Amino acid sequence: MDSQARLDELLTRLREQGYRLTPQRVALVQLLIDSKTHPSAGQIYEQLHAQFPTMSLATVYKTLHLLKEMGEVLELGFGDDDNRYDASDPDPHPHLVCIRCRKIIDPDVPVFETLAQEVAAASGYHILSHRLDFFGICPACQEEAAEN
Amino acid sequence: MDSQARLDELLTRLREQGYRLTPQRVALVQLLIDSKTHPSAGQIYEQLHAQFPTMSLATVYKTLHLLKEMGEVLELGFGDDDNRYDASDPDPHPHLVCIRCRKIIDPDVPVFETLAQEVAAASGYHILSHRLDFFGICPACQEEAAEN
DNA sequence: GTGCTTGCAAACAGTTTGCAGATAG
DNA sequence: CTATCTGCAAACTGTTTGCAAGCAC
Repeated sequence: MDSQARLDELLTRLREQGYRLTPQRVALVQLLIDSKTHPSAGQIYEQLHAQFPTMSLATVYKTLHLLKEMGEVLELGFGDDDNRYDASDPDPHPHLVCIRCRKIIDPDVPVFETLAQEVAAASGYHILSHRLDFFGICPACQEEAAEN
Repeated sequence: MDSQARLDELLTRLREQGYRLTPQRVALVQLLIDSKTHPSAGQIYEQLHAQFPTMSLATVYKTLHLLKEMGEVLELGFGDDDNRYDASDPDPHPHLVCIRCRKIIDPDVPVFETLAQEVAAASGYHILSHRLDFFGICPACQEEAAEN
C-alpha cells in the first residue's frame, strides 16, 4: 500500500471512531507513515517540535497509545532501548535491526504461517501474534567499520 | 544439557574468569538455571531475599549484567514489561509468551538457519543474532477463561 | 458551547551507579 | 591482606498520569 493511501485510511479511521483530527495528530500520523526507519517517541517529538514549538512529549505518547489501541501501529520494544513505532503495516512482520546505528527496516522475507501452527500444535498455546527480529550490521555501518 | 551440568559449567566459567563465587551469585545462578519460567530481576530478587534477607536488587542486576557480558544469559526485553532472563541456553531460540499470566517457555521448534541467510542475502546486513517470540494464551489460562 | 485534547509538571517503574563497609580467595 | 563484591540510597531514563487551559467539531 502506498503512503498516501495508508495516511487517508488512518485519518478516516480516526474520524470514524470519533477522535478529533488535531494538527498534532495529523502531523504525527503523517510522519510515522512517511518514515521508513521506525522512529522512537523521542525522535517523533523532536521532529514535530520543529513544526509545533509548544508540542509536548506527552501528546506524542498519548497519540501513539491511541494508535496502538486501534491496532494501527506496531510498538517494537527492546527492553534496553526506547520503543520504536511502525505504522506502515499493522500486521506482524519481521524487522531487521542494525545494532550499530539502530536503524530498523522491514526486510522482504516470506512469512511462516506454518511455524506458528507447529508451535501451537506442540504447546497447546492459542497463538495470537508473533515477533521476529534479526540483529546485525547494516551495509553502511559495515563500510564505516572497514574504513576505520 | 541437564541443569546440574549447566550449573557446574557456569560456576567453573565464573571462577576461571576470576570472578568470586559469593553465596549470592551461586544462589542466583542456581535459581536461574532451575527455573523454567524465565524470571524477571524482581522475581529473582524476591526468591533470593528469602534465603538472604539482606540481599539487594542491585546485586541481582549486577550479577545479571555480569552473566550477560559473559554471554551466558539471554536477556528478553519486551519494552512494556520488565526484562526476563534465560540461562538455560545462551544461543538464541524461540520463546512462547502467555500474554495473560506472563509465563514464558521454550517451545520445541526447529530453528531456521535458512531464513536468516535469506534475509542477509536480500538486505546486505551482516546478521549476528535473531529473536523469535510467539505470543498467545497458555493452556492453563485458556481453561481459566473458559470457566468464567 | 461541549467535552475531547493539549501541554505542563509531577509521578512512576525498572534499571543503573557511587560509595563505604564486608568478604572471598 | 587486598581487591572485588555487596547493599544502600540516590540518580537516571523512558513512559504515564492529573489537571487546567485550549480548541475541534
